[in-house]
Amino acid sequence: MSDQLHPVEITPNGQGFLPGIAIDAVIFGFHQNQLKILLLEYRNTGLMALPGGFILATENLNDAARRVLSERTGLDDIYLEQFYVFGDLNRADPAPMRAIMTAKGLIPAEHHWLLGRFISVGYYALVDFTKAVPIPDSLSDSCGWYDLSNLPPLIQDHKTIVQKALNTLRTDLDRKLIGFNLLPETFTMADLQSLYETILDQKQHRSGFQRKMLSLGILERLDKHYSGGAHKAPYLYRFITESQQL
Amino acid sequence: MSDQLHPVEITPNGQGFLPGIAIDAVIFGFHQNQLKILLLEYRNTGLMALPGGFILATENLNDAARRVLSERTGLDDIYLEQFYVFGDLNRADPAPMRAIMTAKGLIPAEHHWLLGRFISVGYYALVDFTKAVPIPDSLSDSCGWYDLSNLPPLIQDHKTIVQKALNTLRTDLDRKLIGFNLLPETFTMADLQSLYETILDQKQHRSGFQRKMLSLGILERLDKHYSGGAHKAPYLYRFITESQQL
DNA sequence: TCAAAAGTGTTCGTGATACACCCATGT
DNA sequence: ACATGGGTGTATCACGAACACTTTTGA
Repeated sequence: MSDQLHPVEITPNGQGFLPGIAIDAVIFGFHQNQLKILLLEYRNTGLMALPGGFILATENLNDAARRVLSERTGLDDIYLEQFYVFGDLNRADPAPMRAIMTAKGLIPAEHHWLLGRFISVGYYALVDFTKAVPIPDSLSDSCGWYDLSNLPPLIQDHKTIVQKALNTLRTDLDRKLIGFNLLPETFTMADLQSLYETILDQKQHRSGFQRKMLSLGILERLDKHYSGGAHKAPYLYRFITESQQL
Repeated sequence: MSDQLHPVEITPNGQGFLPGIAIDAVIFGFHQNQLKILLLEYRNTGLMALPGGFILATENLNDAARRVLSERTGLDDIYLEQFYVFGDLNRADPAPMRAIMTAKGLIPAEHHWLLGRFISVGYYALVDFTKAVPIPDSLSDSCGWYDLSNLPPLIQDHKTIVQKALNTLRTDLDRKLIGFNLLPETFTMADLQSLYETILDQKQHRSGFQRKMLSLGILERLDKHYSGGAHKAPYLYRFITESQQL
């Protein structure tokens, strides 16, 4: 497990990390019928970027991704998936990082390790918006949720990375039954449908959607949820995890 | 495009390559109703491994993979797909590489760059068996096809890599219509069905399979193929590529 | 009692499955 | 002619889409 009490700090010369390899994380959350991702902001530069990190020489690649996730959200046991490796030459643009370091009061050497070429392994993660607590990293000043439909400009090729992550999420959504990772413990069928509609960006047929989900046999129906609305109260559902199915 | 006249040679100290990153390629072929992959053999060691390579500092990651493919098969324009990054600590086992280098007459230094930890980007490729010409790399003595159903022991975690590649191929097969890359220019419906049955490891229903394939609208029917068998001659088909569909 | 939302029933069309039948071909 | 493999027609079934109807709730 990752050690949140002692988050991994970036070293001045990159010692302790694998050289030339990085991780970029597209962390999805869902709130108020909007799909959101976590972004870092670098003060005085106006630059925004995906959360990321480097791999310790003593660390598995996937564990490094889990550590980054944990450090940015405070959550463990997050749904996490590799989706692509970004390794084009033209993605190496030292200008943003130089600006960030300068704004931080650091004077970057011409060939500082953070300014060189990086191969970046893209991960996407699905988290419960209500539980995640965004935490900036040591180079950034804020970490927060941004609507996927209204993203600010991002540094380097991070826009491309987000797009590819979203595409992967869309194709994985039905096949892997992962949507539930984006919802709280209990939710209504309307919540679930809204989530699917938002991710896939297309309306689902209400009755068909309900039947399809229930026919999967992975939802447990709980008590009704009285919202105070002038209408029939919906059931709450809970996702049956594999450990519960035993 | 990759330059086959001057294949990239491994440098003594790894100069010119990105450190700590490698490519492993699972190159699929199909012949005589068998799914095969390309393997390298290192003489005097009995060790066998997947084709692989390193990324030039001046080269895109995907181009490096295409270069490896081209160097091992003599083919360009190969169907190629990233499928996973292998980055566990325990995959670093210097023993096989040390044995290979020793057998080659090289005396590997204790911390030779080839013996350290590598993050490996897994690619799978689909090639026309009848066109590929297996070519060993500078460290190996032979390069050839091996039945997937009867693989020899492989070094390190290469068995795992093959398994993951096959799983990815299976899930991608229908979704991306990539099976045709494994067949010659023209083929019979029986050939195609045999390919699908071999990859998916399950029988397909003859008439249903034919209708499904034809309904995709991506097959062009050509002349009949007289095999000399005492039965009706099957049609030959050709896959309609996107450029032809315009 | 009414409107809005939730749950369920019913019909319809599509596509896969399974089976049957006919066609072509060389022995 | 006939055995063998190839192509196509047809009945059946499962499943999703679309629509309708009923139920529940608070104003």
